[in-house]
Amino acid sequence: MTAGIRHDDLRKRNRALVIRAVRRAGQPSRTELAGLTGLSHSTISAIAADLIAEGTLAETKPADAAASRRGRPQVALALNPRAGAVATVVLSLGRLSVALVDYAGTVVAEQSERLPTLTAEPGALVARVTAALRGLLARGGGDAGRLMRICLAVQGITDSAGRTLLWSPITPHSDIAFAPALEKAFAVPVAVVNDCNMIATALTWRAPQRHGDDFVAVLLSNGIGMGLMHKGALFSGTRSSAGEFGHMIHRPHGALCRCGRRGCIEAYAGNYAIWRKAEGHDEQQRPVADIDAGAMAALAARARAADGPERTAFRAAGEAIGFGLGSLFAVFDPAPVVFVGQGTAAFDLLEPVIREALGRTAGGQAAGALAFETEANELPLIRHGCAMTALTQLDRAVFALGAEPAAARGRAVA
Amino acid sequence: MTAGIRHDDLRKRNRALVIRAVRRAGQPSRTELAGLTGLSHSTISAIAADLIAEGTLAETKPADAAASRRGRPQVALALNPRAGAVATVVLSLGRLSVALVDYAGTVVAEQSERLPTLTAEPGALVARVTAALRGLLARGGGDAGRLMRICLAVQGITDSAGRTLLWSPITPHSDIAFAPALEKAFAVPVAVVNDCNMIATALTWRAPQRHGDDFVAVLLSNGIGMGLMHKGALFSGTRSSAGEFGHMIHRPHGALCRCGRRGCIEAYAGNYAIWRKAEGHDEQQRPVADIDAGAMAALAARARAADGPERTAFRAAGEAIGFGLGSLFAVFDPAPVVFVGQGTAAFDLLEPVIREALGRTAGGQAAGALAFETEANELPLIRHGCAMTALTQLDRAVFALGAEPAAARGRAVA
DNA sequence: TTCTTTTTTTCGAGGCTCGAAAAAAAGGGC
DNA sequence: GCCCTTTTTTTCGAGCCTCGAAAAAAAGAA
Repeated sequence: MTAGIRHDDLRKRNRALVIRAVRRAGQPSRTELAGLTGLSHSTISAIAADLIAEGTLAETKPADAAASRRGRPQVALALNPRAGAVATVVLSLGRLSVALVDYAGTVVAEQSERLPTLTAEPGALVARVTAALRGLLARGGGDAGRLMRICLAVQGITDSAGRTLLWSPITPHSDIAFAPALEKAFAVPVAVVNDCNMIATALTWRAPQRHGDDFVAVLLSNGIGMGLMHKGALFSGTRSSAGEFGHMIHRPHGALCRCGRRGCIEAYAGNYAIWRKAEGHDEQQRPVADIDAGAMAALAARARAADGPERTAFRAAGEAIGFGLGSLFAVFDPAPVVFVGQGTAAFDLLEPVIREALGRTAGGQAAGALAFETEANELPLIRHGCAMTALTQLDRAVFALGAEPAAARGRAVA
Repeated sequence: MTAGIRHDDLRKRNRALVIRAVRRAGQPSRTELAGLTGLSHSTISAIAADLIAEGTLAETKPADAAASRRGRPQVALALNPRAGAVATVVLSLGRLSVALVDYAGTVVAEQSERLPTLTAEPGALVARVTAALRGLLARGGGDAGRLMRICLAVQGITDSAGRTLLWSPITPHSDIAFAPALEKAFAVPVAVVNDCNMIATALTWRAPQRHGDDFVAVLLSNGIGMGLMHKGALFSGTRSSAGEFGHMIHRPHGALCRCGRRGCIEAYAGNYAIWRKAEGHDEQQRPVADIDAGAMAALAARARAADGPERTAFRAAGEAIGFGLGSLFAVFDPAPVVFVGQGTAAFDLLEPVIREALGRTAGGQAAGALAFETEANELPLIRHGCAMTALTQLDRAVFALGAEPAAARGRAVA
């Protein structure tokens, strides 16, 4: 049963509303906030005064634009960058990228390094992440507030509570409990999330009006991932991050997938699958760990040049993605798709096939009109999504509450 | 931007909370309500007094159980059956069933009649529904409150606003705007909904603890439908009712489906598909409109008796459902499944194949442990789901608001 | 310098929920 | 039959919160 709304919840909710409006609008005045939130000027004034007194918001220089108007000039409000800081960790195949982001969302420091994820033991992975974060804090810690949240994104399946990496192609180990380990090291709540979910999150922040309340982000790389925005909220599974588009079944009993099963979409559309087919290997052959971008570019070039096995392989990939999207759209309704990652380099080869396949499905009636976009580099999106996930969590769980009981800090993520 | 919470919204929300708690609990006392809602006794007392004065709730005889306790006896509260009434309409292939349900959820009157949906013009369909409802009101209207909502369930795809039947196998016509037509005739808000969504809704009301916050209801009949409860809420598409499990792709370029496309799950698992394959017809043959239950029972009997084409057909059906659920679970995470409808008569033939196929998918790791249930008769569930949909809509949109402006009635469903 | 315009703050009114205490309505014991 | 105990329900005042109206503040315009 949903709990009743108590009187003091009212303030918390409206504080959260104001903080969220400031985060979205950038530098709104109190008058703008009243318009955005629907609250009265008096209420905004009171809440803003509290938030400023607590150090969550700060008044800034008059917004440069529209400076020459009559009347009392608006005072712009902004998030206080030093109210806190969050760290993002992006763990991908062979690479670890970390960043420190202040409360206003500005990246204060970042670094990236090679990390042999396929051979490292879980303890070593945690140790490397911990060391990288410590280095980051040492270098950038002075320029931001106290570290208050960590968000770690990784390819694969995480539990819905954001505690554990259940399975990932970047490591042979499963059930790696990153969150408890990092929480012990840094004494702040940690969230472990799926990389594609962060891509979708980042896209909504980057262009809310363009990527509306409903769209799909599909990551094309060695594996196939998906992040899904449904009715304005990030879609996730009941027990895990789910949204495993790459492991929907394209052909029952079909090609061998990296996950060990047969016929998954990824077993046709992942880089390893395109390479395997283009090279003429048996589709039951064990997938290779990674195909470098150069090799994929060479395949694509040959596919463009002549109608050989390479072109057939890319056609098979496009068909798997198209029919898969069709199945997805049968359940969710059609939505724009943003293709992200290295695989978009060959999107010219994939798109016609995807649209053709999609047109043969129930969900793809408007296949021709459906908007596709591409974006080659996923890392900045993942990092941005992590930062916004951690910051909005902070907004709700810490700064909306006001007078924070010290004990509430450093506890598990809600 | 979400609107700020105004002070008067507080009361509305808590009134809605109390009404909902009474609807779920049946005959709770004020003390129980305080526990269920988390509101204080004083608040419950005040809200209950208002609701009783308005005629929404009524005090009833002391709840029969636990009568012999010390202390002031609890006064049971219940929904006032005469506070209003809703009508349910279930339109299926060749049949129209209507019922009148009072505010407490008791069926006051019902009737069912044959209706040649495949040949009737849209106008005639609306006219027949209107006539049936008028007859119902004439017979049962005196025993319930004023008619305040109508909920019409039908196989097929409806728009997400619940205004229009976009496509349905029961009629060759598309885009039938039932809601505006019936709203004109009865001057009350009308919702047009998908039948399988109502099945899922009914199951949550019938056994909330058993069918938890996440389960799938799959309708096995001539077509294949699905209702999906995800994180405690009915899942629906962005533009339509969606959840079209039957039209996810099982085999690209595969068997001809009733929807005109190829390879849909339904084209293997629907009655017409099983019959077509068992009879040895080409899988590209145009599906027949309906197979009667007797013929399907005969097929099942032959399938059980010997390993012939009938058994192969049921195997193909089970495989389509199993792999389809696997794809679904890749996106939503695995959940218990309730199979409903005539097709459950042959569930003994389907289940082993479904589990085997599911075990070969990413979502089906726990395929052996996954709970399956069957329920042969879908009509009572659909009706129940419709009634609860209409009643809870009434709870929120009318009775939670209190002093209702007369103008607000008879308007479109939110 | 004074007027106009726009933003922000102040102030009292009205509502809502809550806790504590009182009232109500039984059963139990002598 | 009367008084005590127990449990439920109502009453009452306190404390917040939001709101609208009015006042104050801070500019440009005349």
